[in-house]
Amino acid sequence: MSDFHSYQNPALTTDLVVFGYQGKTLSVLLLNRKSEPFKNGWTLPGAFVGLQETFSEACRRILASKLGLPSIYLEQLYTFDGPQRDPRGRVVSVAYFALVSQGKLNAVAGQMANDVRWFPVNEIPELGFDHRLIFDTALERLRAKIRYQPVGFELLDEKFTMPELQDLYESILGFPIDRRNFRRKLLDVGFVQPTGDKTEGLQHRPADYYTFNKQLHPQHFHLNL
Amino acid sequence: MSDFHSYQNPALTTDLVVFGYQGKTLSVLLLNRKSEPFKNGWTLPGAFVGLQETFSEACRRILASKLGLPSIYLEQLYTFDGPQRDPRGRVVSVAYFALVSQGKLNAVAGQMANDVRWFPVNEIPELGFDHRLIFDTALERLRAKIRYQPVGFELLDEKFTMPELQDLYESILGFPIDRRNFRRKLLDVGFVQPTGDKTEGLQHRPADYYTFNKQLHPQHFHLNL
DNA sequence: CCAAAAGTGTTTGCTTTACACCCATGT
DNA sequence: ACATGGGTGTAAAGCAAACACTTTTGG
Repeated sequence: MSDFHSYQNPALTTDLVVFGYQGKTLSVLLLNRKSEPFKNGWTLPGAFVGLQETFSEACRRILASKLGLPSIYLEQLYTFDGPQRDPRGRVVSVAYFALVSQGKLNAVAGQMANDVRWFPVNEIPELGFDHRLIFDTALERLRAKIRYQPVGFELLDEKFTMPELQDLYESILGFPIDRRNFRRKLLDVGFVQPTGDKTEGLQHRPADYYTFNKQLHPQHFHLNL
Repeated sequence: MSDFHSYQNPALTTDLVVFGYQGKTLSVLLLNRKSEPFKNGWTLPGAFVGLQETFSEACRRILASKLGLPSIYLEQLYTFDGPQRDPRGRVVSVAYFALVSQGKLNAVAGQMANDVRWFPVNEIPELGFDHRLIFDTALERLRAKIRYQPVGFELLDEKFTMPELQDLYESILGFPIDRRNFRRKLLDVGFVQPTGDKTEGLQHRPADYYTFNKQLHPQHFHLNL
């Protein structure tokens, strides 16, 4: 990383937009930088990618080291190659976005590196490089994608209730949805299946648990919410 | 390109999937290679990208040299980084897809390099590298995109008739559409505007000409065809 | 028995689909 | 006048949206 400009090809990095959903809030993982450029500022987690590594492998490596989470949902987002995006020189970033569920997150809570923090998507601080653009692109993609692919489940536990799922959809999409219509639509499409058990210990009527139907063809189906 | 492996970063290329629509057929531009690897085989046009150039600039350069077409619709598709995708070593390709209209194509017909040819999308020969995968990805993207963004117009002339537009949609989507419903939907959404003039010299009733409504917000709107 | 949140059906309006006849032009 | 392909409206069905009351639990 020192003799940056001696390479004949642009340097390659990957940057990660990791979304998590906790306490009815959609959040993103940010990294507090310890070195220049943008020292002490916030950026997306990322890393240089070497000759022997694919971008998704590099992402897994970052996820494992920062979160102890090697296996979560990961998808290529876009490649950013503005010539001025990195003050050190020409760096091309292949950005990915990842979704992490509450359950997986709790299971490894202690392993999270202490220079990373979750920020609600409405309270993102100023970001270094072009990471604000990358973040915006990722959020837009997530919002579009949740309408026609079952990615919401990646942000919840294996078992979840309809109100939980609906809260998630509402916080991602940003508008309220009718409870009865929401439930009917998801069941009609075959997204979810009842497990048979219910919540317990709450001071009100228990909610039925559902799971995501993994038999479903991974095709597009519009939810029209 | 000779001391390929001496770089410390993977080499970067861009590959282009250029779609054209001629004679009611959607076609793709392929290049007949004059050198190894895949000598005399067909591939997508592409080029190495240097330190001083962005990917989209490299695409424009290829489009200009192969087609004499510097300004056509261009969009980043996906980044392909399989470690074995190029037999020469580690090469990462940021693929783009482009759409070229009949009119622009005719205007520069003579300038097309003689090692490139149009192939109907149903008659693609075997392709070198991972270009079959890139092509499939591009066609899938175009099919999805035409349903909610006005990209079809990029493949037609400035002025076009409803039957022309419908033929285009049918050849991209691969199924027939009701003539009356198609017309009504496009007019309702505000995609197109009548110009007032009509076709001439045909042996049947003239068709009204329309243009794409460029005032339309570039947002998503589902056509639900 | 009260508070809190979850479960459940029906009606209305809108969007989508299906469908057939007349019209303008050139020969 | 005929052959060719383009233009137009309506009715039926399916889908989405709006809406309120009953149920289960814990305190």
